Amino acid sequence: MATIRDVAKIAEVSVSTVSLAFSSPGRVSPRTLEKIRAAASAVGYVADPLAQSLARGRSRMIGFVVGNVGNPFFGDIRRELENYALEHEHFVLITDSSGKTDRERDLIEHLIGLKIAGLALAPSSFGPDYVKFVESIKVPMVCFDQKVAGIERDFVGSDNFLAGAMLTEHLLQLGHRRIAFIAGPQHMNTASERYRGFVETMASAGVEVNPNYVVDGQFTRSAGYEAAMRLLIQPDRPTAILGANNAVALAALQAMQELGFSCPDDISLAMIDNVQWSSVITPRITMVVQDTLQLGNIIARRLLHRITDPNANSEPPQDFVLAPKFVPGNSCRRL
Amino acid sequence: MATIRDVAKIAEVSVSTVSLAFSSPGRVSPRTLEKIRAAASAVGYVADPLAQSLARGRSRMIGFVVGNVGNPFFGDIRRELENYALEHEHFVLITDSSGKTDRERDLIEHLIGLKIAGLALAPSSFGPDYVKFVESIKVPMVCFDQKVAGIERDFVGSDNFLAGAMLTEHLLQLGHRRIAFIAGPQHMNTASERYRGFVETMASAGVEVNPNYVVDGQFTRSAGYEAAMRLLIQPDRPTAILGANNAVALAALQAMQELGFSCPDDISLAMIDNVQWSSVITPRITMVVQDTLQLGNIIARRLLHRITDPNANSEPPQDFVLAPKFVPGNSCRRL
DNA sequence: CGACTTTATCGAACCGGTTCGATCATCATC
DNA sequence: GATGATGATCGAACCGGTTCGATAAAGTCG
Repeated sequence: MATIRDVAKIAEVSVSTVSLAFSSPGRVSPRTLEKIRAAASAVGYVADPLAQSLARGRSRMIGFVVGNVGNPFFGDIRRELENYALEHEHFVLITDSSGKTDRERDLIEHLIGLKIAGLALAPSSFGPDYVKFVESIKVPMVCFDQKVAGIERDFVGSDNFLAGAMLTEHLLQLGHRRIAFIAGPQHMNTASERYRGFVETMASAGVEVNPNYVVDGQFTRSAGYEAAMRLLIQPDRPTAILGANNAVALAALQAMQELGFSCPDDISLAMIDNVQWSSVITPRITMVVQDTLQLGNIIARRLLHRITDPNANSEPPQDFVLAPKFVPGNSCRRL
Repeated sequence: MATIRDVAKIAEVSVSTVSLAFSSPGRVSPRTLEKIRAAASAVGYVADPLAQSLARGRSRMIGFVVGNVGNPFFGDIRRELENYALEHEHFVLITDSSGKTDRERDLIEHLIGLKIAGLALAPSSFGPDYVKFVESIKVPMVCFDQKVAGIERDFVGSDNFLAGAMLTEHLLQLGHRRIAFIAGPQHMNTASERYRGFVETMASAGVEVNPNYVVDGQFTRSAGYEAAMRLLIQPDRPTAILGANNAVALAALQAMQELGFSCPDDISLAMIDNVQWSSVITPRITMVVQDTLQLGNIIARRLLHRITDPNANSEPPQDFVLAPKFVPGNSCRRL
């Protein structure tokens, strides 16, 4: 590998001039610039990014930290970020915490050790310790998906209250009154907001929520399955189930199928969030989806703004909340 | 941030001794070792990985390059690799080429610039130029999924011929003769092997393959949909469709549903590779799945062996080919 | 006790860049 | 023609580590 000193020797200039020629070509005379460029391409010189990062104290890499890169929701966001970053000569390092807070912390510290230029984080936890940790990160960053109380950073996400409310309203319109809700972990903002959307919409309509109809699905497939089973074995079954996310809703569908219930004839189902291949799942589930492309785009723009604009770090953190979209399926029947 | 010189000053030793104390503690006297450790923890010293990589010429990071990190197949492999790497104090950098060869090349060069210790690559292309590029990579590496002719590296993958043959045999056993095949891009080894498995099994059974029944689905959802449509509008329809991967098979299912065909009553369907939420797709599709956990495990072990064992690079490249597993569903009907 | 090996530690060079202040030639201004 | 501003280039210090050869002290052996 050719180094900057090789180039300097060939071009008969000093090392610092070569460095200057690449970082700000305007400050070098046209003649020497030409000599340096010729020398560089002659030996195939490319600056070592590691050495650059060390000397500059920062790299052109962006950290992307989520709990599950396999989740298509994060996948769309990642793709948007990657494309936008690439256009601005940045490079995205993807990492996966598997939802484990300890590992997330390790990953972030590792990335910071790599002197990343910025960080896009889908927070995996909450609470004072966690907030303190995130607040201690001094790299430009944007949080997304999960709004965590106490973290004073840019945030990009969807209106989860609205998501819950929209589907509840839809079911009410169809004549349902015995509506069950498979909730997520209430310490997560997305989960609690969706639940709040459900509860308040029910209340506005003057419909009482049967406490037996609210079960905890933990946003996971296995817990969702158990929760759905508990709903379905009740003698006084709900006429509709609202899943707080895709995993619990599909788990509920599986449970229905296994018990021999038909959806939507016996029980209606609606869910928040999309899922891959939703179009081949029978019935097509009525859902409210997030605008992942738009979310990804905003995250990317905001993060690169913070990275590239020198006086951006004096700008106060800002929240960007997008409205979700209703996508009708045929999993909800009119009563 | 505390540097190694701070620690040296506090412990009243030279910088080189501090470095030695961390890299090979046995070569430092117990007394000084203790002093150095105390000083280090007093100022919270952690070695800068960037500086280490620069000086050593290599880091403790492993590059993971695939065409779609959202694909659960790659997700399982990634998770296995991450866990195993972490146990050996290595750190996985995930990158996504979106299947684009140019971007893959950029990513790999970037990673090499970062002086990665090793590379796990799911090749996205083929042909002389591509082979030459991959062969030029001098970092320890393991290829997986796609076997590319000419690349002399460790390879880990599944027996794709067998996968195609198993499902074909299954359909033949059920009495099907008019079996259609939605193929993948034939330049990909996985696709051509699966196709070969189909063709040769048909031949062995003495059943002729109707040329109209072999269509190209490109392993993608959209091409698969079109291909399936071409199959389904033929007056002389097949009685069974075999999808060379999950995307084309599910696209075929969608096409069937849209045209009003019932699966398996009108047409049977089988596919290679699993898909998330396959259990809630109606009907449950009969499939042959790869042992992703085992694949990931082998990739991880092999790569870390090549990284850590100093005389591993003299070992010749080796192929690891696993048998896939048959998972019956209810998408194939007996004729 | 002298010769030889071993052990602990150190200084300096190095990895491959960036950056800042200094230098010097050139040119405009009065 | 002295003064000052401007522009191009350079040397040296620096980023934060690793590594190797040198050195001095301690241990081994006949």
